[in-house]
Amino acid sequence: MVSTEDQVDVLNRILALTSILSDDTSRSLADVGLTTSRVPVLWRIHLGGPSTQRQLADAMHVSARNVTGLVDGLVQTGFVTREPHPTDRRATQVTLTRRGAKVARDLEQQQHELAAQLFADMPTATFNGLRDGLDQVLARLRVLIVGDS
Amino acid sequence: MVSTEDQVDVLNRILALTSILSDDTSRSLADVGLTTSRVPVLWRIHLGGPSTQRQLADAMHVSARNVTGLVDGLVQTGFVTREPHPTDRRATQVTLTRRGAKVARDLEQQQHELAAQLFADMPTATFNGLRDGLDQVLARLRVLIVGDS
DNA sequence: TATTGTTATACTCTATAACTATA
DNA sequence: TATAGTTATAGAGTATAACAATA
Repeated sequence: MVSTEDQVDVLNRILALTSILSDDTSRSLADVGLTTSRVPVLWRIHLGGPSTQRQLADAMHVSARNVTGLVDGLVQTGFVTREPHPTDRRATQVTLTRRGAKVARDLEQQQHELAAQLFADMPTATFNGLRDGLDQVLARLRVLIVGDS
Repeated sequence: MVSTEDQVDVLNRILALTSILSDDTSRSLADVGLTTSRVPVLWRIHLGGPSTQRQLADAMHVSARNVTGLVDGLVQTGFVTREPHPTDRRATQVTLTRRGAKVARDLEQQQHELAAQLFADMPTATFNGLRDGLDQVLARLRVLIVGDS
């Protein structure tokens, strides 16, 4: 049986990992003029093409007001533009600029590089053990969260 | 050999875990009137006893101004008090109220419960695999980060 | 009437710089 | 002269509510 201490210890490692990763990504993003809050906007459009602000708000589970602010920031820093929606004159379509598209591709590339650095030369058994453990924890977390809401 | 796709896949699971855990803890904290930024202040004092704001700022790697704001919030919501420092009249000592101390103990308890829920009935082999994988990843991340700064 | 996005307002978190009181 | 903490100022991120334009 796994002791309570060991369980708390592993949870603390997960939290430490969380904290280090988020600090690290914040710094990298600042280097290219982005923030952690704005990246999901860029990412959605990168993956799914031009999007209305309403669609972004729904996808990100934030208020319409918040999206207005995030898009304002991305427009000012040159990552996206607001274009008229082709059929609905109430809506705007948020579109990547050339620079925005390039930075999105770069972010994708950097994620691959980080993965390579974290797992390079890791024994396959260790890697698979990590993956299986993460799967189990994620499955349990999803049950807990869904049980809440 | 582990494929690049699998590596990116596992990194994405770590990021998903990060995101779910932080959303979940934010909600729990809001229930007791706390925020993620204020918790580290409470936690430090819970673990190390009364502290000056300067010590808090250094430990948390944030500005003195920021600590003033965090302590203001914790005072207003009844978790801590500012007391005169016994020997240095420039400094204030931040101390837990009875309620603050109780909530800190509750948070500790809740963390144990979360650990139990995440790992309950997990086969020892899976648990150990997860722990070993996390250890390796943390070690590599620390090398990468130290290499940066 | 309902929906899209903005303006108005407010609160939290964060920072730098100037300043006060003390060491 | 140096240090502890505050005030002044600023910007990002978040929210709700009221409103304008359009569906």
